[in-house]
Amino acid sequence: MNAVSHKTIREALLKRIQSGEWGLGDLMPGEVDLAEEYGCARTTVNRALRGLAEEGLIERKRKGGTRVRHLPMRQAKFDIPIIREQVEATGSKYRHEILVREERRPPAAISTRLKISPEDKALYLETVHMADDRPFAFEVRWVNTRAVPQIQDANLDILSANEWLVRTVPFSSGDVMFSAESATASVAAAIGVTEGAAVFVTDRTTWLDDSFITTTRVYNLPGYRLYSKL
Amino acid sequence: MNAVSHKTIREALLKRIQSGEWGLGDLMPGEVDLAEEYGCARTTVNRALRGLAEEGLIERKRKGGTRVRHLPMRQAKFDIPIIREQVEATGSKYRHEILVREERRPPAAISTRLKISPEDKALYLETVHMADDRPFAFEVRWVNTRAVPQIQDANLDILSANEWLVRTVPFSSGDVMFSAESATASVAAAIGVTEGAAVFVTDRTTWLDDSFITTTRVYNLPGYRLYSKL
DNA sequence: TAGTGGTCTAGACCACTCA
DNA sequence: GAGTGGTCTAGACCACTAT
Repeated sequence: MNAVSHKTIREALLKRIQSGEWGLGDLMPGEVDLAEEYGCARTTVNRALRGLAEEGLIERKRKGGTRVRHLPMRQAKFDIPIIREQVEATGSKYRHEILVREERRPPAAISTRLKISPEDKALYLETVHMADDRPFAFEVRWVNTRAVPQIQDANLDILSANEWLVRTVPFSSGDVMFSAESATASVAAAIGVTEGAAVFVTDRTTWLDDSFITTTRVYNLPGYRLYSKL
Repeated sequence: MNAVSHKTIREALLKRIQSGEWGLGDLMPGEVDLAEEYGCARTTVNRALRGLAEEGLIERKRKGGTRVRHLPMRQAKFDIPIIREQVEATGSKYRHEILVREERRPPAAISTRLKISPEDKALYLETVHMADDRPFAFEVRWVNTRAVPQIQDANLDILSANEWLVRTVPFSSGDVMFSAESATASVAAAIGVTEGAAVFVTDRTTWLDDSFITTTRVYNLPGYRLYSKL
């Protein structure tokens, strides 16, 4: 047959939406009609529409039909950066320095997040990441040693804890949070900024199935930016 | 037939990847083999694998086969918030106040971004967004009036500029950037924080085809967080 | 050149939800 | 109850690329 691509249909429909042919909230034709109009199988139209729906441009309901969204929910995708790659991408030489590494009883907020009992110890790490020997980011990390006991023997001077974990426990899930904070004295000292400077903070927690692996907080230098096209 | 769902297969494959059955960088079985193994059509396996590939967990190449990624490129998806919805989601009453609204010659950085000549004026807006009459965010916006002349007659007291634009030019593309900054005196005054406090800044630029519509910068209160599950 | 993923088709049945 | 999207199948051909 013709081989009408789902991409072609996607673009065609996008233009018709942008042109205002179907206004905000309006019902679009059904899959069968569109398939006939474009001379292709319904499956193909379905794939195109599914894509637009996943991007939040249209809304689909069984029996209700397909509608153009009132407020197109814009989503942004960000790559969660690995610090070494960030540094090396700028052409600088990466290095990290471990300031603190010890088994410690974590504060309540952390033991709750790692789902361990408040009496249990966990591995605590403070690391400075450097680009060409200048501080680039400061990282504070807790690792649940019950979930990853092997890390106690790992040499983290070569591979950072993050990279060691990614290699050892690759396919964990997790969450991430970004915020702005004023640098405390210790953070300021670690990355060489004045106390109170605005730093961009990334918090991440990862777990495998139901056992929590690690939670980490990275303080980025002022001027750090997270960018994405829509 | 059996009706084996692509979701089922997706989950099954995920578990096998997590279990280490196929190590990092290893070749996974081809679609035909998996289809036979799970007793379903190749199309179904394809859909499951395509999903995993889109999420960056596996890598697929024609003839090369499907491989487990070395460093699973983690991506986070964020919903770009509409301030009114953010406020109303907390149960507060939304209101906004326009501090400045005038045609102005923008600074070079802005005229470049809006792709207008430095002599041209553009609409400049300063808005405070309020939750229950307490400041929630401060917004500075430039609008390219050549691209959207109708905005000059719009009543932005009812609908904020953002919402007006979304309704008028709904399906534009754009980019977004997050950063941390210290509040300047004027920002501090607008949202009622002390000067120098760390604020979370969102910059957005949107355009339709090749004509730039607007660029906006939102200063959020300290404590603002951007959260996402991975 | 051969093997693998990418995609389209035509048809079918199911699941949800509106009237 | 009926209409719409959601998904699966079985088969086919194409496009890319490793060998």
